[in-house]
Amino acid sequence: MTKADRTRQFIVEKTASIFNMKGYAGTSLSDLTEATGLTKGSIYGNFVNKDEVALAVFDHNLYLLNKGLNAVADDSSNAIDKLLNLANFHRLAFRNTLNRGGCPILNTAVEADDTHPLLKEKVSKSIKAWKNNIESIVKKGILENEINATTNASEFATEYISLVEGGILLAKTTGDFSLLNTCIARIEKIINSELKL
Amino acid sequence: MTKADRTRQFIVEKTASIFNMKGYAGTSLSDLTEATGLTKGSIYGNFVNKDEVALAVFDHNLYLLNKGLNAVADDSSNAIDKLLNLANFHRLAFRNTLNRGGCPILNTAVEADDTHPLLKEKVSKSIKAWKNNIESIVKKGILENEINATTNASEFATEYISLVEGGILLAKTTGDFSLLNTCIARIEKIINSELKL
DNA sequence: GTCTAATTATACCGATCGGTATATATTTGT
DNA sequence: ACAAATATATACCGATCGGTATAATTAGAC
Repeated sequence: MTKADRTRQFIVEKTASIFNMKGYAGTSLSDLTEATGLTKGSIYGNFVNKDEVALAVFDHNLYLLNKGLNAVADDSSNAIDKLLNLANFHRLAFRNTLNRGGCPILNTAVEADDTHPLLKEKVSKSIKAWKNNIESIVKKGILENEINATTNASEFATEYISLVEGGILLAKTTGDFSLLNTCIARIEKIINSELKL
Repeated sequence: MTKADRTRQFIVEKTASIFNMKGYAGTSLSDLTEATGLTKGSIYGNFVNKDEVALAVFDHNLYLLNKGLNAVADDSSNAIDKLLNLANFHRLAFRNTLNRGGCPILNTAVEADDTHPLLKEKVSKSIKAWKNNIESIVKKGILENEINATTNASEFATEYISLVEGGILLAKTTGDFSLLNTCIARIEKIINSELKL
């Protein structure tokens, strides 16, 4: 790992929450120099432009999110438990990321969709990967006779993600954490009353 | 209605979709002059600053949304029909607002929460009003023996909004309209299997 | 430890940002 | 039709924007 690699990583880590809070258009280069203590020359020596920092930051934020999710998933023995634990994880994750701008997928999706094609593509792929992950857990559960075979995995995954992101939106905007709890509870209810055998 | 009032309205209408697409930080004064054909002097003669335009634009976008929702609600005879028609409305509204940046509540909530206190307050109030509206329909339905009395109106309203906004997010970002349909279908399922007597 | 190559800091660029003072043009009441 | 009030356009402000050429520094191979 060369010095430049370390600096690159340093810049990404120090600015990740700023991009996530202020948005990509709202974050300026002076925000970056201020947060890192570095100068413009140093930043442009490691990234070709602000856009490349933004893309690297999104990857980093996504990596952090997935690291947490994977740890929870690995800690679960069967499909139903895995789904319940993943759903519950978002309650904790919400509190932990509140002062870092909240869910990067939600934030990036909303900002980028009409303004930033590359970022939109990245977030679109990450949502599809998330959906695929939930789907494959359900399908594996069906194959192993843990989950109701009539379950539509794609539809469940869609509702799951929608309730998570919608719940985060409501809780963050109104300041009422219980709104996210209600949404996660609905996911749990679907799992227990429709997926579970 | 004075000339200034008309110009004010003209500016708001012409720039509403721009603010909704590019965000409040991402929309510049030259965007406003370009969209309206007016000059900076004219805009600043009717608004004290860019912020005031942004706030007026949010009010306008919200007004348009509520106009559509109210028309649907007024066209329904009972509580169950009203809830079903309102849920279904978002399928059409999504298509209609796609080229105008999508749901202004979602967009504004995400951008404003860490950057713009006044706008955050406005969007927070509008979400609470939306939630109250759904809640009161449910409560009225319970009183009139149309809806299951064990229904938790607040929780239902939370899940309803979460599924609508989450569905819009998924559909807009991935380009797959069916994801919104799936979320609305879940709302309909909850209404038919839990609220309906 | 030295020399070279990679990295970071300095100083600057033109363009654009939001905003304003003032001049010009247009309403509007009479 | 005309004057007073209102509304719009012009021209400009300092600050900041993203970005770059180049100088100073530092890291790493030998």
